[in-house]
Amino acid sequence: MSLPHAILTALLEKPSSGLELTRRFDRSIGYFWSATHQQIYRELGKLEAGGLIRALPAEQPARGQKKAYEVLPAGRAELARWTAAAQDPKPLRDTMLLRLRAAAVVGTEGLRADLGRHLRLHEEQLAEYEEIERRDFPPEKDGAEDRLRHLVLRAGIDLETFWTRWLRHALTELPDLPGPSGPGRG
Amino acid sequence: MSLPHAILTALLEKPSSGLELTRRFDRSIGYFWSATHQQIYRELGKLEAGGLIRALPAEQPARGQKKAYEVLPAGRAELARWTAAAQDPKPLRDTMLLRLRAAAVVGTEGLRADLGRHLRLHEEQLAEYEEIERRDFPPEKDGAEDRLRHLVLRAGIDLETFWTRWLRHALTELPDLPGPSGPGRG
DNA sequence: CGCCTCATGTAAGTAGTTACATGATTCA
DNA sequence: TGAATCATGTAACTACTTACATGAGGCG
Repeated sequence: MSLPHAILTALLEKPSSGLELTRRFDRSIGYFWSATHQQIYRELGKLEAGGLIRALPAEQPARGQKKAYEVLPAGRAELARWTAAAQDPKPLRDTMLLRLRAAAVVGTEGLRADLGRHLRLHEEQLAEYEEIERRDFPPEKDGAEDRLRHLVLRAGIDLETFWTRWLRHALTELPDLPGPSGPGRG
Repeated sequence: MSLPHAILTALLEKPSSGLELTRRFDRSIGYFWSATHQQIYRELGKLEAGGLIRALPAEQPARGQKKAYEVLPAGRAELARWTAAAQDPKPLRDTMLLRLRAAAVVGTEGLRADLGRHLRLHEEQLAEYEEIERRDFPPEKDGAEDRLRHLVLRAGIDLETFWTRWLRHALTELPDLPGPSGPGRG
């Protein structure tokens, strides 16, 4: 039940249409809660039906027309309630770790290439986050204003830093261990 | 499509019944790919129907009877194929980061307590991982055998270390910033 | 027998993904 | 006018979650 609250947050930051939301999810909020446009349109419909947001009455709401939404007081209250409510952290779920564990049984053949590819992808993501930090949070003007947003960005930077380090380490460990179906046998 | 492969890995490590798998998911594989017993039983049925595993013909397979499964050659081949195939990393999806971003808009009221609770939970998980490392991977007998499994455990340890550090940092940043609905206003 | 636990399941609902449909606008 | 793109949506499917059902065996 996080997508509606992600949308409420985005709409409070700036009233938007479905497509604008989709683009903003690609850029900023989607860095830690991604969503496709199909999810967003469906959820906008539910939020409107539930009285948490409303369409800004600009033009006729025909198909193919831009339709912008804003958050109603009930929506802001719901977001505040959800933000403060206790929620258990989700257990880790990571396919690459699972594949490594599987490779311990069926062999590491082919896995090395994808580890290298993941390393490159995480390096790119890290570079993107660091660029955002340089642009939006330069050391001289670290006002209290955006401290929370900076905190969230730091989590992204530190997580990508972890992955790049861990993947590099994994690549040094891997070649010595071809495993049962590796070149040592086949 | 990871659950069937998680189950194949677990069954290759040791043939098991549904309940035994459920328990092992709670302990070890579930640390990075959790699953409930409902998911596991359903998936066991599919894997058996697909000819990737088979029930060990011990007793009559009546309801309420233990039923153990083992992996067939086709299952091992499928797991090897999946492990080696390229897969894109899933984008980060974290509710706490979303809540912090929301708190920047609707205020941090109530969030602080749950940050502290999450810190405790992550500290506990970290302690559990470190205990496993002491028990299963002592420095003196670091044979090449279990290096991959150790690598996976290190990822868990480093990730929990990251979260505890980040949450402590977040707690130092939070009280200065009650936000629009915090004590500064209400 | 009645109750508890073990063990295996079924059913219904929610969330997310993938593929496709349709109207409006722009531009050659 | 036809093609490309913008913008909003529908439909079908897969994965996961939550709640409940059922049989077997042990115990007082």
